[in-house]
Amino acid sequence: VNWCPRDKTVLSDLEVKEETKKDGKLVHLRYPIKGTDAVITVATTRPETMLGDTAVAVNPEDERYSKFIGSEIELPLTGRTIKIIADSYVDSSFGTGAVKITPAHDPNDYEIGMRHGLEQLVIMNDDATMNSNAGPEFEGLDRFKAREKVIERFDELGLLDKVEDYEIALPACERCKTILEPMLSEQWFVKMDEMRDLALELMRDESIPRFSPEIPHKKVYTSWLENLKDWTISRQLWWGHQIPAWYDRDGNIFVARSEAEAKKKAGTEELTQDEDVLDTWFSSALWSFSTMGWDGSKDKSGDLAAFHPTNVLVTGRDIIFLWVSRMVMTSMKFVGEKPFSDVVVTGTVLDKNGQRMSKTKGNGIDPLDVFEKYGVDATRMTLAGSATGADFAWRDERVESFRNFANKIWNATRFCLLNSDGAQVDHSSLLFSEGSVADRWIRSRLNRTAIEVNRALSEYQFHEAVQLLYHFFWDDFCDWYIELAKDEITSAEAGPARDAARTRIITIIEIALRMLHPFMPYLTEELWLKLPGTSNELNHAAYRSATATIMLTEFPNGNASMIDESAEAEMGAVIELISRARNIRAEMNIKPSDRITLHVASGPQQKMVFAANESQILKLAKASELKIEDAVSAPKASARGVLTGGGELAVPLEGLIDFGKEAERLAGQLDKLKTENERLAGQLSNSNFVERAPAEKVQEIRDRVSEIETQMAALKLNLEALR
RNA sequence: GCCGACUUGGCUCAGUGGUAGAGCACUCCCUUCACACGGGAGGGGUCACUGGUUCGAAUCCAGUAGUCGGCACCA
Repeated sequence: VNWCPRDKTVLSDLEVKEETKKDGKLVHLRYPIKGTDAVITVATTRPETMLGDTAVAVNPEDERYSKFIGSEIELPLTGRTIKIIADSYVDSSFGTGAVKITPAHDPNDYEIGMRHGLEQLVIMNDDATMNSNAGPEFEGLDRFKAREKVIERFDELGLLDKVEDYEIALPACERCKTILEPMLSEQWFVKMDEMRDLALELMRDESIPRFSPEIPHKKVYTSWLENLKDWTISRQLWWGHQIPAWYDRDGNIFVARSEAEAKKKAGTEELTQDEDVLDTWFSSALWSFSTMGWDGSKDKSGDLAAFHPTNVLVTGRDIIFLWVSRMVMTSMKFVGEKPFSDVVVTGTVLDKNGQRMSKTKGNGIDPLDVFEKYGVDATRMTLAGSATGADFAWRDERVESFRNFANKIWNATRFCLLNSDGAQVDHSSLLFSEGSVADRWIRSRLNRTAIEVNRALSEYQFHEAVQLLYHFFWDDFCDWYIELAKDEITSAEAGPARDAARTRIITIIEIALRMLHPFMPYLTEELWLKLPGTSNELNHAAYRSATATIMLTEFPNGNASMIDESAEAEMGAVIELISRARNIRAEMNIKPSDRITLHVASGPQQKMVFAANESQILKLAKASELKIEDAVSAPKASARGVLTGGGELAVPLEGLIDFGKEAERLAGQLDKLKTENERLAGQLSNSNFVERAPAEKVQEIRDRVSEIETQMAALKLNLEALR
């Protein structure tokens, strides 16, 4: 076993970390062969262990040493006689081809020792000082002091062949970094064969647990299980569950559930319990059922029957072997079923340079500092938004952006609350069959978002859910819907129309807050309680009588029948027109305070949409007049643009327009279209593409080409008109 | 040594066959009565490299390079 001389306890493989490769030495020692003048040279990085050597091994095929096999060696410094043995484990090409064998202090030597029936001589105490087996000269010395002394003594005896620099990675205690000592020791082990096979069968037959992401965790988990060895579960620590094994005076062992049971088994009162405790991960391995009132049998009752197995375990990569695999194995063995179906493995948060955070490097971040600076909700949203399964570098700026988002939610809701007289949360307010484009559009977007968020969550794509909610709330709701609804809800004139508009916007916020709640719990609860009309009536049916809280409301599922493609298309046209007009304003340096006249010509369908949204278009484009025409009638001195579907717009700029600059602007737009058109035309002229690509894909491109051509033609006419 | 992942605009990252995306940063304009932690308009990427499959590749395959990780070994 691996022994930590500082903690004085055994460690399992998973508690061992390779220490950064230290400069080691490979020491070559000469062992005199009895009855001859010959020596056999062995190499070691731990010379002090020669005091516990009980053989030297060579490869049976190695011609250099075959004549010595069976010979005896007079082991220097000890006066002991040991044998030269043959074992195929030895690699003739490494070092001298002869290996000193210390069965009590090396796992491979132990194996060889077992095969050849060698004596196992422990030469150290539990604090890694040498014991009496090391001889009077060495007894009491620390292992590293003893190492130096062995080299010195060999040198004095003329038996030191050479010392080479040798880079080696040493196993160290994960907690205290002390270099571990492999040591023969009596410990409790769990036989893993049966539990391992149960876990492997579960994976093979049912693909459980289902890892997310599946690559690489499924494979790593499976191959770890396949190579699983017995588990050392005893620890010489004071912290933990004491091992339920008792000894009588003669050293007979009684394993039992309780001391009373052990006494009954032993037939005596005079028992002493094993002082060791269980590996903390052994206790944790039982967690899925030991926390549910497990009675030691496979018969489930109470909480265990109700809650076991569960759906999903969310955890980090480094816990998969330590905990996840062991929960699966113990649950299969002791309850006879899986502990959970899915395992979501999150990425690791790295520092801003992409390095793992560690105490020694001091490059960690204190979550409390982040909470203090940006808020708990922003931090939570950042982590959820980064939960792709991949590691990610921590950047305060990212948290800051979600802090800003939290602020946006706060301000948007505050604004609606300031204008909420006469309104209250009312889901029936969204059931209208005829409404404005904006109302139909936001209802469609809200339901589409809810459906997409649910899908993302069911696939454990937390970052996608975060993105959907962020853009719905900020872009759709704040940037467009509030702006479009502003006049109505801030109208000085009280009445049913204003109340209805206010009720709709408050209701949309209520639903949005519920969607955001798992990601930003504090902010959403605070705001939700402030909304007029929220009460325990909105709690989930099972919690109707409880206090009103967003925590007990139902998560919005979204309603596919509320998705309104035509409303989204119409709104798209309005947004495009406003954006084009704003683009002209910005590029032509029109002062924000100046009102423009906006000419627009388009197909009949779009003209109706524009007419219906005239006041919003005027407001958001900062226009004083909207002229909807069959063909734009604007003067030559106008800035112009084209719309999807062949529409055109123009903004008269008498006295303001720089014809050269406008021509440049239009030429730039024309260039972009031209480049795209050339690429698409190339695709269409490829007969292979037209024949082999799906017809709808080909049609899509033809449509796009005709759209581009329409827009190009309009732009060209406008350009010529400028000259 | 074996296995795996990653390499996308200045930065941090989404995006698994059909016109390259986000946040931050950057440029210009705006103290318009929810929010300057804000609003509007922009610029910026031959998706590491090479080859292959395909009508079509950031996306599939092979190889190369770099980065990171897991496992094994280390007399």
